[in-house]
Amino acid sequence: MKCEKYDHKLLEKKWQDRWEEAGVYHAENSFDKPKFYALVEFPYPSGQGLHVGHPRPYTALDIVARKRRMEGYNVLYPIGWDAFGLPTENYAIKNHVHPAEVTKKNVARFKQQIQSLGISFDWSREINTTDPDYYKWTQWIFLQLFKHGLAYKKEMAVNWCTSCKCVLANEEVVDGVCERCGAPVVHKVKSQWMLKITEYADRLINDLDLVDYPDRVKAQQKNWIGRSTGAEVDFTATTGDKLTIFTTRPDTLYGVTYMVLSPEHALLAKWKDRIKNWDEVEAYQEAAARKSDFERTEVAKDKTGVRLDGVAAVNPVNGVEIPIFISDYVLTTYGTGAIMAVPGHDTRDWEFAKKFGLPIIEVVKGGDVEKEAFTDCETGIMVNSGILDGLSVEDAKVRIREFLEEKGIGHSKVNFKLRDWVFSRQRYWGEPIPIVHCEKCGFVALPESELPLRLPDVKSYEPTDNGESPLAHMTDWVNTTCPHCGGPARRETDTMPQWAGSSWYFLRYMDPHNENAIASKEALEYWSPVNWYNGGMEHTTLHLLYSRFWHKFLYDIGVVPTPEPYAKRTSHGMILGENGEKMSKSRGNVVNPDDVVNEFGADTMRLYEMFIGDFEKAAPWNPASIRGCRRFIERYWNFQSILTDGGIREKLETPFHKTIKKVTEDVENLKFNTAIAALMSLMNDVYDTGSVTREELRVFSLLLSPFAPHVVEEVWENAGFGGGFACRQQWPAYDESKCRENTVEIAVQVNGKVRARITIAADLSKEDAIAAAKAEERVASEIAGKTIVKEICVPGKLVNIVAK
RNA sequence: GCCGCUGUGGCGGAACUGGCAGACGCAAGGGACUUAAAAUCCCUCGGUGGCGACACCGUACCGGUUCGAUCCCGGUCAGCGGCACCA
Repeated sequence: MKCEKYDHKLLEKKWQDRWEEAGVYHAENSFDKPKFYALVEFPYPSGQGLHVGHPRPYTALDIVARKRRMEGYNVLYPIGWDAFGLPTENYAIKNHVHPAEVTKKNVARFKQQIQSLGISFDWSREINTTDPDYYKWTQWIFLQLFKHGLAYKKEMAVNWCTSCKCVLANEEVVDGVCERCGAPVVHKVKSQWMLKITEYADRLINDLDLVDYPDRVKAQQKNWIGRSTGAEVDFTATTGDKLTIFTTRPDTLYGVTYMVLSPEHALLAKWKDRIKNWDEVEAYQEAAARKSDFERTEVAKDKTGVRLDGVAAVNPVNGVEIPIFISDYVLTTYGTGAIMAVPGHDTRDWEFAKKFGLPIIEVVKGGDVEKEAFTDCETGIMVNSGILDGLSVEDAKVRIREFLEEKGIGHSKVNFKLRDWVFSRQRYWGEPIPIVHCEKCGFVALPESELPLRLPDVKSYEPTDNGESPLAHMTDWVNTTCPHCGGPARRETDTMPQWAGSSWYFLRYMDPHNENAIASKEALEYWSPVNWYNGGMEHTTLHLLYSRFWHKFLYDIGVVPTPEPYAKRTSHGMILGENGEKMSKSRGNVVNPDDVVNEFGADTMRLYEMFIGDFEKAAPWNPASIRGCRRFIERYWNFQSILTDGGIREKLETPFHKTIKKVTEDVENLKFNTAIAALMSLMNDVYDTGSVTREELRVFSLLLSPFAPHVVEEVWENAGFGGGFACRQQWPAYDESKCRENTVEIAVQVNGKVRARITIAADLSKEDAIAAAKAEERVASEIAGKTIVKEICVPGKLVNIVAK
């Protein structure tokens, strides 16, 4: 066997071309084989090009996908471009190019970079969210939401990014600033399209039981949705008005000593004439309105408020009259915007009561309510609580609910922190919202036959200061006729947020060229759900939640066959810079994957990113370690120079079977680093013998193939193993009985300390193992003259003799 | 404050279900080959003591359970991520 030097550039290009020519990674369109759908989050094609972070998840699921093909599955492993979005638009504005041009250029670069890594994506199914043939269906889904009353337009206070000049969803505001650009976010009252994700809040929590997601992801989604179970209770104001509050602690109703309304509460205006200190109230309202979200949360949690002079409330359970305050610690957007205050058993109420000198009544025994609020629900016993006295908190909750319902003054209620999804953006580079506004008919859906509603060509993409979309200037486009009455109407000029196209893209891959539906029924039935979806933790409460919502809606209207889109979700850790910090231009620690591929090759790059550490944890980039992976590949290449005929040699049988088992299992558990370590160990074992047989090389090649596919193909071809591409061969099987050695070295402990190591037959009985251990000279001397208290034997591991 | 996670050599990281801590790789040191360098190959590589086979210590810290704890339990400290006046 001739053995030329390993030339990664030549060889990788050669095999990438051959794979693509043969279409080996195209999913089959027949629906008879078992299927496997592997998915990674499709990238936003930014101007910066690929980042070394991108290949980590791509390679990981590539390994899984390649292994599945070798196991006989029809595999769908697709890729596309999430290409609408602000950076592209901003670049277009600055450089006076059309965003579509920018996108085209960026996509070409990304595609070339990804292809140079040899990821087995099915390029015949590539999609692009900015393609009208694609966003036709994004618009179509929006229309279905609209027709089912889940999309509505509403005048409301929204998050407004002062730099992007655009509204943001709650999910896009982080610490009071814009998630994307870091500029301050202020409140602006605007008319916005909203999606009723809150209607699905309960199911979005409950159905987490149906899917295999990491606990941290489930916890984070539950946290974000924020379900809390309690009751609504009607208090009465001295004006005669009903004043409804929400509480999770109806058991503490007897401990209420005052009430608090949010400064924006609707009843305040009604009571204007009755409130003697109206000036003070109004001043507080204005001050609260001026505060940004940031100030309202970040600025001292010191409680402020104003007591209403002239209006009070009556506690419905005991008829006691109590004062009413307004304070901005009560949020208008949650519950009813009003609370009953129980300072004895709520920390915030306690602080407020202390500050304003309000009475504190203990109704749950167990703490010292003069020192701090006692909020424990597990141990307390009810006191000073009329009908509830003597009950546990848990029982009191049940009893009080019965009581409230009997009297007709309250009922059980579940509240959520989740808000409806603000769905419009005042920017150009997004999907147009297919709605017109008619003076006579109101908001009217465009007929489906008119989809896609294309983005018109505009001269300027600049966002406007008055908060209108750049599309608003396009009078020819904006002015249209009402599809319903034929009268004059205006098109919606806001566009959809970036999350729209990505909320359903995984469905389009199943049948990407279908002109009559988002995908055919057969394709949806066959490929749903996605078997394994990997993505970043940062999308847990954004993309992941949004797409689950859309999918549930599509399920409800009979479009998709499963209630959940993704059967299994995993999440990769970030690749950090050499200094352990996040890679960024400003820190100057960015590594370009092209440089690594050029110098070491795609196979080395892939192997290194998988070997770098625990896949689910962040890991710092280390250029020195890349060499080790390159060495491993070269040593594999050099097998060709020590190749001999023959099957797997007897002494290597166990190592081989063990490694097959290890790699097979580790890939399923995302333990790529230990799978590679096992292959390295096996290679060391083979090298120790000074040669490698054809069968050994064949099996080793198959195991390595998903990790380093290019070099394996070349070796496979050189060795003449036949059967076509190595990546389409059958995955090797292991024999459980051959995974164990005949003899094992076990540790012998005396009183828990290792005193000797002995080699015994693997199937030796416990009694014989202990006898063999005691026969060992070192052990015998150690226990001589002592009484043996206990003898423990863990087969294959150790013997421990306890002696006094 | 609440929820979730992490803490192991010089470094990245291994360790089944409670059973020999440090697999695999990197770096480092020594040696072989070489005119030399690179590459490659061999050896050493947690700490302390000892010429030495060996002994003692060691998985953030303190304590517990156990024949035996990186792993289980209680407490403390440090760091990371998410939520945050959500009644």
